[in-house]
Amino acid sequence: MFSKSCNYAIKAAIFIAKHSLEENKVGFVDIAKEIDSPQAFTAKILQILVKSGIIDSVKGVNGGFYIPKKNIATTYLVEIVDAIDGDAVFHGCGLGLSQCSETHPCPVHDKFKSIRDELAHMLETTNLEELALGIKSGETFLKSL
Amino acid sequence: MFSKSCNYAIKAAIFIAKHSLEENKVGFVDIAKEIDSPQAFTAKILQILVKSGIIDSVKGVNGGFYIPKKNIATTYLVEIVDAIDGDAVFHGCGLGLSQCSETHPCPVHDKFKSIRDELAHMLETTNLEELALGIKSGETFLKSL
DNA sequence: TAATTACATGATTTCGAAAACATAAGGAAT
DNA sequence: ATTCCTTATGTTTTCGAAATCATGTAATTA
Repeated sequence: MFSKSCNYAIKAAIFIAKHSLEENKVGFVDIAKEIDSPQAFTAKILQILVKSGIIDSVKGVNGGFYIPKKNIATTYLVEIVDAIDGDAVFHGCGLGLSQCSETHPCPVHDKFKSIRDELAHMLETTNLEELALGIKSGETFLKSL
Repeated sequence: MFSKSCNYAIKAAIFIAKHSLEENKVGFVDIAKEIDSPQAFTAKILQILVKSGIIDSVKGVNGGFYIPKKNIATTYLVEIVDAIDGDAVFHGCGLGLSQCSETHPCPVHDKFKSIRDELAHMLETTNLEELALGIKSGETFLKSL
């Protein structure tokens, strides 16, 4: 569905959000450990999230990544997916045609439309706060056992 | 959503189905041309479809690939996806966790479930005949302009 | 202001899907 | 039977995402 980078990004954002709810910053080493991802690669993805304005960072001693508390509940998954993978998931053709539209549709164009719309709606309405609270309460997990 | 191989496989199957409706066989060169795919690579994908029992083949002069007419309307997309990409699309975790279940769910486990279910339902109920007829009538297309 | 901590970024390597290559094998037509 | 057409299959190469490596930059603290 999404690229590996995007999966890492979503998990990292949830983890950062969880700590930001408690006014704490987290370093990329801790993030990588918690979401089971390669450190150096994770650092790069975090940069993209910073440049996209999804998360903030502070250098130096006691620095780290965080999300301003007021933004946590208003940051939606769609922003992360769009920053990392672009909009191909939402607008790309289900069969990979470079040109696929209402006027020149692929055989499954209409069949995919409802599914893509539902996916888009889910990403547009799911915010980081609810996901972070799920982690915090122990209902959900960021890595395998 | 699907791998490139799977996209080729779906398009090839639709094209073959279209010709099989008219009792014609088609060669892999023609298939590759019609669906805008690399010839050699397409040939390999066709082998997988043959071994999976989705299409049949005849060697020699006037040979080619075809689908027995009675099977066209009862062959569903899910069979092709399963043969090429396996069941990861249906059962894999939306965030890439190797272990993700009701008892140890990722943060978006429930949110993805309904989408995956709808996708599965679509693939299980869409058959090659309707897609082939769409191509035949000129409503839909297998390649870009 | 020097030392330390942690983020930032460009270059390089790895790895697997995708694609291409080369050759074998089967079947129909004559 | 032999020729030729077409599918079948194993090997190799390409290419881009993923991952790593190496180095630079900023900010805090003492």
